[in-house]
Amino acid sequence: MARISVTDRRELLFAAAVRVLARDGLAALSTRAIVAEAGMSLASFHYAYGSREELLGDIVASVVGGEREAGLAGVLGDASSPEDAVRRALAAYLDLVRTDPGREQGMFELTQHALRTPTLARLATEQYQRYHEVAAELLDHLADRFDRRWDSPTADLARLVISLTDGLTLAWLADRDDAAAERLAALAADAVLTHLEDS
Amino acid sequence: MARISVTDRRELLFAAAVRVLARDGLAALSTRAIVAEAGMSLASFHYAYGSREELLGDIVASVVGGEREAGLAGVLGDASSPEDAVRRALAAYLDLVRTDPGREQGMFELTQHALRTPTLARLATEQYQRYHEVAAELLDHLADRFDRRWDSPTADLARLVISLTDGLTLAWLADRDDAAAERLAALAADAVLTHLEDS
DNA sequence: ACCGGACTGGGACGGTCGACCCAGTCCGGC
DNA sequence: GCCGGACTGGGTCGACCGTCCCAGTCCGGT
Repeated sequence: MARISVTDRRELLFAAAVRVLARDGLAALSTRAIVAEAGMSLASFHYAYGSREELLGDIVASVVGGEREAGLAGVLGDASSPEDAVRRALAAYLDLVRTDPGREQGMFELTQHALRTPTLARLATEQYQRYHEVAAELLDHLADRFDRRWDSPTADLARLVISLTDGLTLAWLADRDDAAAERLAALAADAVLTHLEDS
Repeated sequence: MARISVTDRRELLFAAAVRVLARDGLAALSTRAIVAEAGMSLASFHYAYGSREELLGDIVASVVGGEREAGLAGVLGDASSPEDAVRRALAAYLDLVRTDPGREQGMFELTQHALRTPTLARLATEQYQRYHEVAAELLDHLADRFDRRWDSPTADLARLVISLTDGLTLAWLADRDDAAAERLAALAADAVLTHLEDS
């Protein structure tokens, strides 16, 4: 019998849940499936987590916390121009979706579920707030670094960026058309870059 | 006891299911919830439908069939320019989402579910194909009517349009920010109209 | 008028779900 | 060394799920 602290167990269950969510979807994300993935007994679940919903909340919150966009920062480091940066960022995002489709799909399922669940609805709203914040910061940073400016509030452009990435993801998840997705990523980059002016 | 033919019963169950899906979400779309909404007994369900999944398939297929975009055609009739038409169409779509948010959210949930279900995955793909077709036809029609042309294949631009509407919907569903959604709709229209040239 | 097939409703079956209880086992601090 | 609290696993509960069965009811065609 492996004795694990509540803290560690929560992390193990959290990680197991994320794996199950990505692999099998939200509908299959039962407490039993999670503990099986984590190699624990069912009782351990409710010892570490008060309820299944609490864990789902943790997953949504982890997005809000910001572990997700870590990868994008690196892409922008070695960009030679803001045009290059935006194009690279969108291409990198597309790669991320293609590398782990289940993960993105799982996040969509989870967000939709959260929006239907009164207890979790606030978290879903915060999740999108966070998305928009991150995108806005990115745009601001870009303009700053290359001494350019955006012709619209970055808050609005950020919303455009997130809409484009969400839409890109949904379309690719539905038809898995790589070539079309790449062309769309290019169009999306253009759509954003239209609003970039000289300073 | 009301005696109803199988055909009529399927339609009644279908309509009831769509209502439940919009109001309570996919997770609550059980056979019992459907027959309760339709005012039938549980056995009637499996008399009309072989399985719950068959009904879900019907709902997705109805989108493919094209009942959804009927409203958009009217909007374009009295447009004075393609710019006007695109802006109106996106505004009308946003209104549609705001009028019946549950409906759009239900469709997202259903599409995600279909993508996870081998039997239904093909339908979800066809659903997006249909979206893209409708958008492409719309763009073609617009260019034709006003004697203009698009600087990129309408198939690609259609994908951009659908991505923008999907993204717009998801963002509004998450934060219900009307003003931001309207600004985004305007940005989205610009993004598409950038590719419109004189002929 | 009646009969066979279309249709109905109630009830039941096996399964999965989230949650929980409890008797036991381990280990750190005294 | 021993004891109390942290931790474990197995079993169980009630609810809900999709599906099915079956005895009954109605109606159109003959």
